[in-house]
Amino acid sequence: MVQNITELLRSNGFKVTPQRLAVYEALANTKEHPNAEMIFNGLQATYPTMSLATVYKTIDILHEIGLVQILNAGEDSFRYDADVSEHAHIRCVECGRVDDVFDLDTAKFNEQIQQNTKYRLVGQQFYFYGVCADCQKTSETH
Amino acid sequence: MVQNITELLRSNGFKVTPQRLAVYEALANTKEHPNAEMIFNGLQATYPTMSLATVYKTIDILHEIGLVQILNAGEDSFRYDADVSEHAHIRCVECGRVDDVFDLDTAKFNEQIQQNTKYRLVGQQFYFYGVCADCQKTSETH
DNA sequence: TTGCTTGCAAAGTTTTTGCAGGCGC
DNA sequence: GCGCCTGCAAAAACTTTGCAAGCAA
Repeated sequence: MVQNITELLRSNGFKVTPQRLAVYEALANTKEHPNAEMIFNGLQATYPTMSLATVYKTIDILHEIGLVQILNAGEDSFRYDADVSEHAHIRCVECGRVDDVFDLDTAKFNEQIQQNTKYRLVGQQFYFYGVCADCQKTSETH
Repeated sequence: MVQNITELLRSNGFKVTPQRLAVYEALANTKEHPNAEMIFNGLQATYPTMSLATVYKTIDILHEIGLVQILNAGEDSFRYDADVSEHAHIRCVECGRVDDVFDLDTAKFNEQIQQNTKYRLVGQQFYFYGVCADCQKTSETH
C-alpha cells in the first residue's frame, strides 16, 4: 500500500470514520470479491449499527479515491475488490464464486484498441467463466 | 446465420410468435447493444401492445438457444447482442455507448487459464472503457 | 383443443436518496 | 461549533413472477 487509507481520505476532503475504515478492512482482508450485502453481513458482528446504505456510500468513496475496483461478473449485483492492480477474474458458473486471474499478458491490447477504434482507452475488465475445482468434483459424483 | 430463428425456436420446444421474431430482429438489426428498455422503446411503433416483461422473457429464451449474448458493461442494466461470435466490447465512460472490438487475439488465454487456475473454462467477456471519438471532440471545445 | 405465450400488474432485488441526529475535526 | 457523515426509511431502477385471456400448432 503506497499510502494508507486515512491519509487518502483526508487528502481528498473526506472524513475518517470507523465505518469507512471497517469497510475497507473487510475488503482488504478477503479474496472473495464480496458484494455490498456480503460486506454488510460480515461487519454485522463488529459493527451492529452499520447500515447497507453506508456500505454503498463508502464503497463509492473508496472507488473514487482509487482504493477499490468495481466488478461486474455477469450477476445481478456488483462485486468489489481492494486489489486495484490490473488483473482478470473468473467466476464459477455453478457456485458463483469469483477468483483472481493474474499474469495475463494484455499489454498489446492497448495498442490494438488504439488502432481498431477511435476511443481513448482508460480502463479494462476481463472476465472468464468456468467451473471451479470444487464444482467439477461435485459433478463427477453424479 | 447457420439456422434461422424459427427453426431454432421450434426445435427447442418454443412456439414461434410475432413478439419473439420482433425482438430478435430488433437485436439483429442494430449495433447499439441495446438494453431491454431500448428494445422495448424501439418496438413501440410497430408493436404497441408489446410489454417490457415479454422483452425480458424473450431475451431469456434467445439466450438459452444461443442466439443472443448478454453483456455487463458496468452499468445498472444488462445489454444484449445478437452477434454471438466471440468479440470484446468497449464502452464510452462519457456517453455510455457500447461498441464492438473485433480481432483481439485472446486464443492463448485459454491455455493460460488452464495452467493458472483449476477451472474448466466455458466462456469469457472482455470489456474496455474509454472515451469515444464524439466525446473527445466535445471535450476539446471546452 | 391444448397448453404455451402474452401483457398487465404486483412483487422482488439491488442501489440510491432524503433527512434528522451524531460525530470528526 | 460547523459541516460532513451515519442510519433509517422511502424511493428508484431494473428484472421477475402470477395470472387470466389469447394464440400457435
